[in-house]
Amino acid sequence: MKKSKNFIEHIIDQDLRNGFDKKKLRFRFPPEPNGYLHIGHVKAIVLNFELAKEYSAKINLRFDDTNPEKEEQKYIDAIKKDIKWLNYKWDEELYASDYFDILHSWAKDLITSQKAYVDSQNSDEIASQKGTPTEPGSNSPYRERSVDENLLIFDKMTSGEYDSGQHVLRAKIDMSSPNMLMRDPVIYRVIKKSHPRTKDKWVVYPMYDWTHGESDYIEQISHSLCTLEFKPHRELYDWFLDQVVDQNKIRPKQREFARLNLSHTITSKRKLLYLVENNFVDGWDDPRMPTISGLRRRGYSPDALKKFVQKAGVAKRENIIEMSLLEFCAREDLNKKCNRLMVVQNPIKITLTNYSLEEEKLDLINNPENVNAGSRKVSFSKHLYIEKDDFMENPPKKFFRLSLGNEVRLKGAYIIKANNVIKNDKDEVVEVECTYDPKSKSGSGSPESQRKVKGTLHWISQNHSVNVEIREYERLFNDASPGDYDMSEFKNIINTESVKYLNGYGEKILQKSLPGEPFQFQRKGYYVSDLSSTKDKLIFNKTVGLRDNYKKKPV
RNA sequence: UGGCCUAUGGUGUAAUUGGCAACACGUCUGGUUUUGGUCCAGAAGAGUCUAGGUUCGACCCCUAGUAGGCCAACCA
Repeated sequence: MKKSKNFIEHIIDQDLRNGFDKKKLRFRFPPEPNGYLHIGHVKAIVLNFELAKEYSAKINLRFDDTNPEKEEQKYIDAIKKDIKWLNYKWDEELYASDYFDILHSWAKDLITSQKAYVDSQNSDEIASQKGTPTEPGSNSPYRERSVDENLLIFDKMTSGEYDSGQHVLRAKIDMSSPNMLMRDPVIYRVIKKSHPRTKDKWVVYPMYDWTHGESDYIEQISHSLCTLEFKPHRELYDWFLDQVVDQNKIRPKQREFARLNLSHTITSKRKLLYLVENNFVDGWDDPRMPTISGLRRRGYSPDALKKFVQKAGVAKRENIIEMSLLEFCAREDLNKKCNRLMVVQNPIKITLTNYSLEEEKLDLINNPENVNAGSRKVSFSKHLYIEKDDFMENPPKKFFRLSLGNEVRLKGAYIIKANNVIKNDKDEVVEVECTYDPKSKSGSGSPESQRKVKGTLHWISQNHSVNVEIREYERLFNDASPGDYDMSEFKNIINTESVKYLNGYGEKILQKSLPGEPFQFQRKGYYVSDLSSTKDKLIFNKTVGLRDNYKKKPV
């Protein structure tokens, strides 16, 4: 099955046809370690790492750590953990800060060639000369400062003689460029804060634009892929490259693709932080969060996530991908690898009036999709639970489940027939008395074991079950495009009831589950053992429900 | 009032680079099924933002509109 190529691959193929040496292809994933990775990053990660695989090229993990005000070691660690979890291996682990020396020396070359100058205005003054998208800016009074003076002040900036805000180094380009980024962009500023890696070695730090392209060049990245909002930066990227590039080396190419937007969720760091800080969620790895750690805790596998972003594709237009695609990918992945189990969440008692054994161990298939998954023993007895929804005293026409006088099969066990209901003083059914057909035992080989009845229900023996806590999640927002709301409005669309804690009665084998282990709870959905789950307190997060055609049919 | 980018079923992405619009999700039928799951078969749904132009032929090229996005951090 040949999948169609995306526009990035077309660009690379074109370059190859034009004589670019395939062995020189090189990619990079360049996160800033200032927060946790989310589903949007998964797209960038998969894009770059899969490209590297496809073209047998190298790929670097490069931390874009040019702003010590925001960056922390814990984010570096978390990012590495997430990428590893996705099962990707980078060739080299690098840091923009590895290049601070060369970047600094190149900046001095820029000064010497009169392509950079120290501006001694404050940021407001600089901003006021910047112009607007429709009006040109004006030159700084310091623009024609002498090379010697520039060098002197820049050296003093570097040695820490000035405070933050007193001077900046700017590239001398064009204050009337229609591209705002070309209007003498700042390339160095003073930040007196310890850097997670270089500690206190530097007090001047290079800006993103000055750093990124040059880092790509240093690493000989052939194709530098970033998201659409960096398109205007390309002109600057190229200008900076022009200042240092050696014709005999690879000149990196920046190309931009649309970021991934998922319906009903946000990826804005600020908004995500708001959710965390105001306890709308339980931390960055809350199963409702679109962070990789949240998705992981929710039970999405690396394969499901990869398949999802690959199906979503790569193009240049703004998009919002429907959550149903993610859910589809999760089900498809989980269907094949999950063992099935029975858990009754909202129980009603079943008593088999003609059943006399104390306990019977039945053999249940673990996964009909995988013969190698084998089977397990499940205890059966006179007193059972089934799902309250699975019994109706007065059922509608297309009700395939249990009702008075009707038969259903208990999964992997017997066919039972409901004969009588017992109600409480509120007139609610609390127990159903049934009889079972002893000859209908699953797998017994008897003709009755093959008997067809309309419904099959999951069940659990009352005295042979374990309690489990089940956490069900709904969307975090009451709008399909929460990203459209600004910070103040966005608070109003938060779904404050997006998590439900439920109790269930499950098979005892669940006590052996490991945190992170996925299961299908038969007829319910896919669930994963939570990180905090223990033998004494079993906790499962609902990843995604099974597809359910029943609800959609008219009653 | 500037520059740049984008526009294909409800959603996302394709279209051998100019040859009668395909795939996936979703939706709807039907079949199989000891999960109303899976699986299988099928259907509906766009004529490619609009108007011109080039061409034997345009989703693709050109022009002009329209709509949406991005750009005025000492953030990345």
